[in-house]
Amino acid sequence: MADVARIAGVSGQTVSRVVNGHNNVDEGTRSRVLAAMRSIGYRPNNAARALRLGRFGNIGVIMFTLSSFGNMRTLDEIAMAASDANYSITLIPVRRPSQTDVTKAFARLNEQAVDGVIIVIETSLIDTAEVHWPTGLPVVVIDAGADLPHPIVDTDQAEGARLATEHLLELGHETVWHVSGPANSYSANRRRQSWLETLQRHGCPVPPVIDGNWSSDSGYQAGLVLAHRPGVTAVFTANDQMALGLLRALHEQGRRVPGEVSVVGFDDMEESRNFWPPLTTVRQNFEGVGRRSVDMLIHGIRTGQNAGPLRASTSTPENVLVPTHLVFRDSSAAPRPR
Amino acid sequence: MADVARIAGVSGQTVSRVVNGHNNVDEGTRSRVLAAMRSIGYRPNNAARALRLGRFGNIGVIMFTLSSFGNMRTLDEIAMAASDANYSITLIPVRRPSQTDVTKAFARLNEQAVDGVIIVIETSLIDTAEVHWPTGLPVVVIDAGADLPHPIVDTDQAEGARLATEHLLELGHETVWHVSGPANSYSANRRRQSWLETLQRHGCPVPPVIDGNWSSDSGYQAGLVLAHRPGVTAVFTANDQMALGLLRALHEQGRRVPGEVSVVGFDDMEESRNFWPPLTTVRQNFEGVGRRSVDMLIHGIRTGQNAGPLRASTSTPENVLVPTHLVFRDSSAAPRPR
DNA sequence: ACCCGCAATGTTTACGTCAACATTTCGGTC
DNA sequence: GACCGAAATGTTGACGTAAACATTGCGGGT
Repeated sequence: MADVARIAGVSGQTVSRVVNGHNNVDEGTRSRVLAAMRSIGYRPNNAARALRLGRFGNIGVIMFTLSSFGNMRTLDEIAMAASDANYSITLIPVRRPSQTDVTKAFARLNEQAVDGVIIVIETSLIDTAEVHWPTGLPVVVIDAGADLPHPIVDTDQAEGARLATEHLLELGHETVWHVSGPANSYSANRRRQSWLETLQRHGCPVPPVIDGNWSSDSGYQAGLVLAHRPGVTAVFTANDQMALGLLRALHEQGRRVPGEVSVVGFDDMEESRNFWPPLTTVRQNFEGVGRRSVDMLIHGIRTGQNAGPLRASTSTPENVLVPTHLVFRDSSAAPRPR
Repeated sequence: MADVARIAGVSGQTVSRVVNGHNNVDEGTRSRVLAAMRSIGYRPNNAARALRLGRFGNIGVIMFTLSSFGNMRTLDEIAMAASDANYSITLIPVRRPSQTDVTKAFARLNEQAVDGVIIVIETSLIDTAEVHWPTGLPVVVIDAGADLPHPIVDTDQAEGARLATEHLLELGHETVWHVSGPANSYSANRRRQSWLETLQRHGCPVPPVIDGNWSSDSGYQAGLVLAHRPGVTAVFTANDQMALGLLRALHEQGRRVPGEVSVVGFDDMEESRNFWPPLTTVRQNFEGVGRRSVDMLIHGIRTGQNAGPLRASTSTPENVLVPTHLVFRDSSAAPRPR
């Protein structure tokens, strides 16, 4: 900056004013400064700026590897929303859902230049005893149960699972089978529980849960189990990827979908409408989740929430549930006479 | 830090030594300092550190929205590799593939606290005249043509397309149809060109290209076009998502796969093996691409490559092509007698 | 002619950290 | 007991920026 100032024949402060777009700079001076900047390829030093301003304009995101469709969409929307608010995103990946990896990620987070944090990992893996929660930073959690001293933004998992289950029941099925997500996932548990409650509320028999792990492979395995099980006419899978695998298994075993078995997924990934058959599914509003979480975090940053060391947020965090809706497609098209 | 020093009864420098794990600190002092740090929830100020050290430990990644499977996998691996090398990742999203959005992203990049940059967008969209390339920063480009003054890391697109095409020809098909990616994509063009050259080399007729845009929807549209076209017995789609849509269209139109039509994709996304039928495809080594690009970038950072303002790298950049291989599955299982 | 007020610009200083150098402490050696 | 060397710790200053305050210059009102 000093070089720029010298070349343009002004003080450093004036350069600073030009860089930051202050308007009380003479037009001639401004262009002289801009020319000087270009001539030496000046880049403002963000570290010095952050040091001076006391903020980084940066949000940290802790997230599992992006292999899951939902995580990816969420990250994408967070990045967009943050970018719109003039924040950048620092991604802190967690390789495996192990306690040590999560602990490591939090440690790394603590030495990052971030103004706030969005956490998108299964909170069941966060051993509060072991993990160093970032101190003095606002935090927003996505996809989590309650009882955290931080605001939570999440899809309304329970509503979605209910919509899926009731949709299948309304088609006339006796009951609905469920292929669940992994046991350590909050959203998987929430969907499973809501499916179960919905069946009970409608007085339907509750079949055993088939355990999956989000992957299409696990859906395929579940499909092999269910294909020849008597009475399996409707299956709700906890995400679309498992539905894909399930569909393959059913095709392979010669079961017609939706003729003999109706299938409903969860997520509405872009591909779902081109599954064979196109998949009825619960559409998550990823954009809504991403945007709301960034909004809440930035609000926390602005109001200095959680800014003091070790002081929990004073008021109960206001949590947000983002609604879902059912997208009806061929995989559950054939009504069954009751 | 001053507070910690006061509480622990030491100087700030000693606190710094403890924080940075220097070993010439008395054990008792160290624990006293650590206790003081915990007691007030001290976080080192990364901005000040970066200012002092002259580096940020941070890599910027410019990338289109993550909706494409390949981008997501690449980002994931970049994040992992960077994390292993003790760098964090700042994600700069580009909403749409428009010149203005790209220009904006580069502008944003220029005010980021990054030591280097990895660019993962279609370089055809980078209007060199308009965009401000980051000055004085090492840059690595993924998925690009040549003639950039930066190292390039990429999947060997040509080899992959050749493998796919030759595989289909070896099955006895007269020729191979192609559903391509969008025209502004380097990798799409590379794959299309290699498909064409392979057909020519084998003396096969070259059918017209069906234009797609990576999305499964465009694959579906292509499938509707191809389903009843005479002579269509083998299709190579430029990615797996389009193959999914193509499969749906073929099923819908009553064409058997692989009985009547063989299909091969590109990417090998995790779901491909659970398509119906499971998809023969070209597996990209995303981990390799991510890791190599981060390696090269960090090397550039260490050696101060491109560090001077406006000075292009002196030597020709060493580009890297990461090999692919064909994953054989049912969608191209049925050999056709020649 | 004088003064006021405002716009443009300059000067000073502090942000938090760590390298470099300076100082202290202490066990061991002759 | 004087001295040495190494380990532990302290002191100083600089990194690049922008807020706060200071100064300059100039047009317009009286």
